[in-house]
Amino acid sequence: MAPIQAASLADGALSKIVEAITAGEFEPGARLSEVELARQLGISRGPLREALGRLEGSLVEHTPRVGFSVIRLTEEDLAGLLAMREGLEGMAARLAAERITPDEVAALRELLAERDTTSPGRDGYLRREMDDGFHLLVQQCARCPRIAETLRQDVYFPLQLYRFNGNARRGGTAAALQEHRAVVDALEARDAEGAEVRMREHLRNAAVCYQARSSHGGNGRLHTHMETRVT
Amino acid sequence: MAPIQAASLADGALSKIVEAITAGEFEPGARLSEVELARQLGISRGPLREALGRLEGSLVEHTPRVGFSVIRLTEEDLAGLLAMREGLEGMAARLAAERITPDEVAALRELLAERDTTSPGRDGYLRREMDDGFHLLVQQCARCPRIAETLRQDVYFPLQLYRFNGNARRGGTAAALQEHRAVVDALEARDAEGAEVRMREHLRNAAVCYQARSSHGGNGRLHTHMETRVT
DNA sequence: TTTTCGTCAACTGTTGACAGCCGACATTTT
DNA sequence: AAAATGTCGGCTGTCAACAGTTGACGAAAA
Repeated sequence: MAPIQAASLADGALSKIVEAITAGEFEPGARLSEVELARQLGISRGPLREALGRLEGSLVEHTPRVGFSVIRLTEEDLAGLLAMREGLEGMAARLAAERITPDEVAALRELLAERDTTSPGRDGYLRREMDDGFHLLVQQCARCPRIAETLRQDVYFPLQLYRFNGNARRGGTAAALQEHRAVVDALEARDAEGAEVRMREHLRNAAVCYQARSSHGGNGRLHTHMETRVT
Repeated sequence: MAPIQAASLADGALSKIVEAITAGEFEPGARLSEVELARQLGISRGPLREALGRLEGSLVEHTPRVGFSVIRLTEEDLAGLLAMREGLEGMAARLAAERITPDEVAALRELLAERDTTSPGRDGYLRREMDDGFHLLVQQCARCPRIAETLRQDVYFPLQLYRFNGNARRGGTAAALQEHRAVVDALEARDAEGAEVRMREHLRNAAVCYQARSSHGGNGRLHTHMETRVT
């Protein structure tokens, strides 16, 4: 039988906070009052502080004697995060090429086929979900939980706050799909070097999806009229 | 004037715990009693729990309803950490090549010269310090605090527990010095691709410095009679 | 002797409360 | 009127205590 593990209050609070922040309920820079959050979540300040502390550096920043607030990234921070992502996901693709199974290749192919058949008029959300699924699946093939966890916590979490739908170049979805296919081809051929190179190329091309909110009033949802670019 | 920042008790506890664990005062897998540690540090359990929680995943692991213990890495964990290091430090070297200043090149050259003139009979500790200095300096040139911080917290901390002095191949120090020089040459030439490739080669060669303690009684200090290999 | 069950100490998870500090508002001074 | 200062509410950092659970020890039964 599967051992039931009673999630601690801190764990529950953590997931709820992550959900709220990534959903955009708190703007970057917004103060997070401990007593207020504790009251809303129905728990004490102890577990809440533990949860907030675990999110420090990824979704939350902490100023001594002042408190927690939603993280605010500069243009340089964002560039650093994308560089980190390139290094880690590139390595994950390399490892995946060495360890992937035929079943996993088939699963990746299926994912790509699903997106291909999705009508282009659909909203970007579903496609984004599938895209995240692609990257997560590649990481799973790498058999390196540590890299996957670091990517999730330290890279994806903060990046989600600065992701916008618009894309700077036309034909973004088609290009992304093409790049994904190139990665899968390399993975299937067990070409470690090729998989890493292709994944990194793809990530550099997809970097335009992320842009720091301008500090002078911009809401970050820029170019919403443009074609959706999928990472 | 420099603003005096009264480090919180949690921060102080964190640094002390890191120091104690990396110094080898606690074996991997050793239980860390909250009340005992709090008593030794002269603080309450609250800040202590915060410090331990911040170290979870890097130096400490946590089992619900049981408590904290010093992390224990499997052979696979270790390989994953080294892969992560290769990806991140490779990217750091690439960024450093694009952003390094002549002063920083000179500082790196000086570091290498210091090591070269150090008598080979000296104990490995000083050389190790200088070597860490080399890698840290390269990361500093990358102007990406996030990558450096992730390396420090999530990679170097756990790796320090499984570092041993011995080296599997002869002439380790000379080879490492040669590899370091190749990295600096590429950095000076602003050759981003070359810097990343050389750094990754070096890290793969230096991976033999880390080895999981065997679960059946090995003390981890293997091959102490062999020549010291510097990363 | 081996297995099973009951008891208990010790520990963790959580809570509520206290003390110190920070920022804001009102007041006073120039 | 503008700047400096005193006061106060609110918040964070920390602590001690309570409740629930775990694991082990010892006793009883097969």
